[in-house]
Amino acid sequence: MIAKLQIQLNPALYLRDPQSSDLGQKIVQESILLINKIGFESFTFKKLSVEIGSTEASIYRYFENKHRLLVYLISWYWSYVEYRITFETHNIADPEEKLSIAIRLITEELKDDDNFPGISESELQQIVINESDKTYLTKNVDEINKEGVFRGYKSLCETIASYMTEINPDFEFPRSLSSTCLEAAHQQLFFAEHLPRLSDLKNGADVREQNFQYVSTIIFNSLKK
Amino acid sequence: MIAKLQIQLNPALYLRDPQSSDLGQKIVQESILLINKIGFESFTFKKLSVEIGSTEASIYRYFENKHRLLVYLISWYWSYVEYRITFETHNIADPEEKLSIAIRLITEELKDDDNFPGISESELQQIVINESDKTYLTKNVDEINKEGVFRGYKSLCETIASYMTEINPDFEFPRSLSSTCLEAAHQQLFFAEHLPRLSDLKNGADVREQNFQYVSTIIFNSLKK
DNA sequence: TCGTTATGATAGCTTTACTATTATTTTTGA
DNA sequence: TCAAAAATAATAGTAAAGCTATCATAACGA
Repeated sequence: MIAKLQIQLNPALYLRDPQSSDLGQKIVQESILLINKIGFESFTFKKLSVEIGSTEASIYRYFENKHRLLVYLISWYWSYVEYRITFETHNIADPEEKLSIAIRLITEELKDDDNFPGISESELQQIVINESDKTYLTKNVDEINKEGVFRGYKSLCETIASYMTEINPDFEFPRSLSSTCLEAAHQQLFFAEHLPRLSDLKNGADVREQNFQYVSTIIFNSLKK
Repeated sequence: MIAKLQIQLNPALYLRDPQSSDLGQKIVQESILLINKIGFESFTFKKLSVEIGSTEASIYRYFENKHRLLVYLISWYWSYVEYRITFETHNIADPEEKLSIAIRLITEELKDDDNFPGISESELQQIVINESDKTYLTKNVDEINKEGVFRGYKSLCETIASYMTEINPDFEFPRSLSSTCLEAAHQQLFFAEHLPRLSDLKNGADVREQNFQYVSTIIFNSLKK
């Protein structure tokens, strides 16, 4: 493939499109690494500016504040996952198989994707595990939601819910089950690593496979007629 | 009942026991209201001190920082819920009934409990919905976990998991299902209110009942042999 | 080449998140 | 009941966070 792929995101997510310039791409790239390294609470635009050899003021021209940057990153991630699901389920008719592919994609460990250079999908997945809930657990959630910044996540949630409805049209809670499992998929990995008594997954080489089994179990059992 | 009940919490949760003094109780009481009012991010000890007519320095003698105070509040809540479950399931043998009572208690709207004056359980439940994940989604989770500050939550999770195991000893993921549902129980309420496309629950008078139905459905379906 | 746009350099402001010191109450227990 | 101890209040101060503003310069496009 010669043409480059690009995830198109809602412009409300940024002040200036970070994909449109060198500095913008650097901001995204390095912020992923820095947030992973020191955690979102300790992360500041000042520290990031030092890291990329720029200034605070320059970063503020791309993102209103660090929370918006986080929302951008997480949004990019979910859009990427949905693109992968669309791609991998193409030409597949059986809804159970489609759902299974989707579960695989939300539970497996992502590898860095050459189609999107400059973004480390594996590092980004770590941010989703550790920080993603902070995008919406904020007092101004309604305000930013109106701007459409959560569209990517909602869309993914509905895609998965639609497979569930295909499998069992009588199931009353497809969206809820979908969002619960999207959340659980990273929550259980977090628990397995940090609060193991909250999970049956055993941290180790096959923790992702256990997670796939767990999420599959509750989804397919819940959908049984 | 004449003797007062008191939830005994791990002393690692505080510097000085807030239940032991007037000021301490005021700190807890008013912090619940203030966090609900302005959100945890905007909440500061300075603002709280103004609210209770005291000083920042005095509050710092009770809690190391605002995060620790949040952990304390959430921990109190889960211990309270477990006390309620223990109480309500007393003398009941049937594990399905016990589990159902537990689900009811984690999904129903709490009313202020006269046994614990000075703490508004209903306001506190709102904090659990909006802020509880922030207790563990922090870079120093391993460090504070070693101090045992999450014991209350783990204990509750295991209690519920034990009912699941009684119902179906072959079920492989009782703890995971338990933590997933504890999280989902408040997450779905949050979604219903703020991000309705992520949930099938319809915000309104009976949203708690819908939530009970939802959580019951996935739990009991998942446990089916 | 001129004007626009992006970036960098620098400064400055308010608030947060503390810590320290000293004075004043309040408690308690001998 | 009084003195010592403990808790609180009052005050001050510091480094960093979370911005905003201004101006100079570089690059870029028409």
